Amino acid sequence: MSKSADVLPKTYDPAGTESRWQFAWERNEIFHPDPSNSGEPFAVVIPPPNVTGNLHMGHAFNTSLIDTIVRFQRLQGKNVLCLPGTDHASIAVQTILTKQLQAEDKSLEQIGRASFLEKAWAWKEESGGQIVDQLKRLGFSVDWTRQRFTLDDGLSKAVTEAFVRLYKQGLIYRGEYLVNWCPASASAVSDLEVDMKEVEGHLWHFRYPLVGDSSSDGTSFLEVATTRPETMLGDVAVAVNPSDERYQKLIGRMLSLPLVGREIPVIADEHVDKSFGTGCVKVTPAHDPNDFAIGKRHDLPQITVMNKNGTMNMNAGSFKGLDRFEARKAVVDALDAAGFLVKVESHIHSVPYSDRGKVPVEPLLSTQWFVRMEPLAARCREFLDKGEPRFVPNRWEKVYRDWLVDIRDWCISRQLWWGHRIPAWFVISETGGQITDSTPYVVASSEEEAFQQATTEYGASAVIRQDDDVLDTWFSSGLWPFSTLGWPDETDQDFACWYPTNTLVTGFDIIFFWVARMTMMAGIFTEKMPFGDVYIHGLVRDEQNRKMSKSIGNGIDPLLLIERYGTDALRFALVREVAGAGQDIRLDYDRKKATSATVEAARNFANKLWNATRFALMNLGTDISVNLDEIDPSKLQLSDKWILSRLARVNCETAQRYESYGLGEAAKGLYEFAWNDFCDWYLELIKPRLNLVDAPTQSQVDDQRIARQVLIKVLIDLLIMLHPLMPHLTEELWHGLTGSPEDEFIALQPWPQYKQVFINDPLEKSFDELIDAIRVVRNLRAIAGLKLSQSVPVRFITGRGSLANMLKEVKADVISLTRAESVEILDPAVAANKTSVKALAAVSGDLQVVLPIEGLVDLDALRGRLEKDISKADKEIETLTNRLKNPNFANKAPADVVAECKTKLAQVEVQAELARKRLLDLA
RNA sequence: GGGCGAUUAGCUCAGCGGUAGAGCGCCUGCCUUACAAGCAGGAUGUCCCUGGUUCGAACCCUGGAUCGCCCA
Repeated sequence: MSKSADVLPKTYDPAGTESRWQFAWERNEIFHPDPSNSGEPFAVVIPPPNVTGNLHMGHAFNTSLIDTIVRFQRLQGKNVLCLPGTDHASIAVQTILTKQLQAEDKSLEQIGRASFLEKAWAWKEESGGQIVDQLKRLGFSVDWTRQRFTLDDGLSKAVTEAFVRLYKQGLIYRGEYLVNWCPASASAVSDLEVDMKEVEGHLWHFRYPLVGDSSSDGTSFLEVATTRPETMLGDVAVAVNPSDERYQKLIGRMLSLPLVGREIPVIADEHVDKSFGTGCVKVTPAHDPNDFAIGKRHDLPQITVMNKNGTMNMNAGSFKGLDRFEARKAVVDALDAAGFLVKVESHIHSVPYSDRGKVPVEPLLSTQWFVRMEPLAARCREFLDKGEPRFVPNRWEKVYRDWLVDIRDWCISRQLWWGHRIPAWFVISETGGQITDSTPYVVASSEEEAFQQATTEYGASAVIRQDDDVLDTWFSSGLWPFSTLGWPDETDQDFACWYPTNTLVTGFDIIFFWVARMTMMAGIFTEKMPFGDVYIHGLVRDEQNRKMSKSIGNGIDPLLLIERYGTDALRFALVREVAGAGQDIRLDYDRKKATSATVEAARNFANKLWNATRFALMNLGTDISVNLDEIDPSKLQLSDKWILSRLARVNCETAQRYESYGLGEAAKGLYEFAWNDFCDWYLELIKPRLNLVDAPTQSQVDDQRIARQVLIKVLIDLLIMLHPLMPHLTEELWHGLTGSPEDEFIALQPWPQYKQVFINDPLEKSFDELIDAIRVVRNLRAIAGLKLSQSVPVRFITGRGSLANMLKEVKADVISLTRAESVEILDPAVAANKTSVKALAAVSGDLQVVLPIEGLVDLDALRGRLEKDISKADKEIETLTNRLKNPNFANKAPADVVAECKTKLAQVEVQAELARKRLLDLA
């Protein structure tokens, strides 16, 4: 024993313990596996947090789940790699730095790309490590020596390789399309980075006059309705539904576009909704996705009226230079003044917002790079048909599959500097030193290669310049499970050993962003799915069940909870809550006091374990081996056999639960076993055996040794089983108990294996009867208001031999747990003459419990208790009788259910009868 | 418009065909030499509504209500 109990304080203090073990684990590199190690490989890559990030509850939750899984697999003897890292977060970092520059009155253009990147890297080195330090505080058992960053050399090489290969296979193309333009970050963003928000806007109705004569019915204009008046400057047509009788005659006529004067046609398109507004829609192909499609179908021109910063351009005539929202007002005013405004209605509609920039995105025509998704998705669908990857819970598979159908191409270029610069070079010598839409380009892995290609194709005088844009951060994240293991070098030992990885653990909110991108990239580059299982968990919501978000400011800081309750408590609380399959969890939280009852309960559990260990240390001798095989099974007492049966059961259940992502159930099962079975019953039961009198007999000494051995065995196995959930506490207690040297760790112990045969159902059932008997006695004592120090005789009366024998065997246990003066077990026939009528008594099943202590008893309380018993029994008799009376039940229900029902009825009838008799006696 | 999830004790949630459970909170006693972050005892439910299947439904199926999420 390395510690004696008296040096253990009464309460567990997590802070010091946690940092000490985190340090020891890292210093000893125990989470740094070698590919040549023995043991089946098991690999998990973590979802790389954003390098600008701060630890939030989502990280804490995700980390707790991953770490529980990998620590369990390590206990199983696998060669576990858990690989950490961060992603470079193009837009977020660039936003931060741009703001810093603005504060210094500088612009990006002024300082230039090279100097900007220098600053960005400096910022990353200085502040980017924060999230990593915070992850360490969670006790995350990752291999920090293999930590990766999406912009580091290896991963950048992988990105270039991936881009070039996709391009060569025709899966990347460049072209002018309508993209989601985020004016705040002055960059294109992908469809996924756009959130639709319902906003209260207006529907403006305008008149567009017909050119030439009025129609035969006197129509001289068409009325169009729009939510975005400023785009009318770019209108190129007005569309109606071909089946709309109101406008049929006008199809093909020309209209004069107000304010602009351009003549635009009335066209027919089936996608126009006759019932919306007036049934006439203005068509602005350069500023609306639907209009873009109509424009394509009808071969209409595209007139862009906005600049990339969201201001109006020269095509907007006199509105040039106005911001898009100022322009809206100005256009409406101008139309109103000229008499074209018919009316304005309030209108709730969906507006696309930029996820990052938090401003409405502008659909804008622009030349970008795209990944052709359908061929990649098709491959994923094929894998999915074979069940790869496997989603847990299964319902997410459908979400994933649906997304892979009807998928749209992915815009991967970003007009930013921080990121992977697109490996494409324009041959600017072909277009007079300028980059235009017609400038040819080459795609290559390096500038040298690009130059070579360019000279081969365009002659020795070719001049090239690399595309300024960078790739979407998710492009590199999509390669994460294999780029981090050495890909494109497939001979890399890590890649050979650990790819494909086993499990991906992540939230449902990034199934499309990340999971699907990884499977697509892996499908084409490694021809395998990058992970076997995808374990999807929910979100941690706040105490009002709201999503935690920066903008609401309702985040609950995990570090605050760690400081207050300890890491293990937070981890345990989060995992324990997750039992439901991938459901969101709600964390209760008192914002004023910064307390959480849920986490506090987990902290109390940690303390309970601490004290159970403290108890063990106070009661263990020095010669204890943990080898149960040394024990003669015939020397085990009922309680020993019981706790070992329970241990074996919990051991099997827990392994199965950890294995199958039933982490919450594993946590709950261990909690109950540790607290209820082990602490409340077993420890209480062995106290007398551990605490010997002055001159113990040899058999008492032998028995003490058995109790000690079982105690330490159960406790150590319990700690190992709990280790994945509460790594620091269990490491500390395990060292305390075993006296293991500082460089040995519970984290690397073998998982205790119990065979099913240790589980003894009848014995556990029998023990439950003992527990029940003790509870009845305690309840009677409580009714009588007996003081703890008052010890009274206890009499059990039962006609069932097996029960009587068991009670006889555990007489000593009953005495110590009920403070009995003596315990008698009697047959009803014998008891009849012995029991005084006014004794304190209760009935439980076929057991009568009597405390023969006339005089001390509160008769009213006793009557109450008996009456309660009777009414409960009567109710049960009624249901059971009714059930048995039903002929269908007897005929159709399984025989054992019927038999059980009959036994039960007989039992309850006896109970009711006995209780009635008692009550009568009292009268 | 399409899809998914949730609805069980005051609160947070388990249970998913055989007599309703846990933690917190609540009530009553206890500073019982492991633990007051604890111990012992106790109270608490039209399992959202509606039909149906079944000998039997919180659980399976119809329909609906409410809340939430995703995709258009």
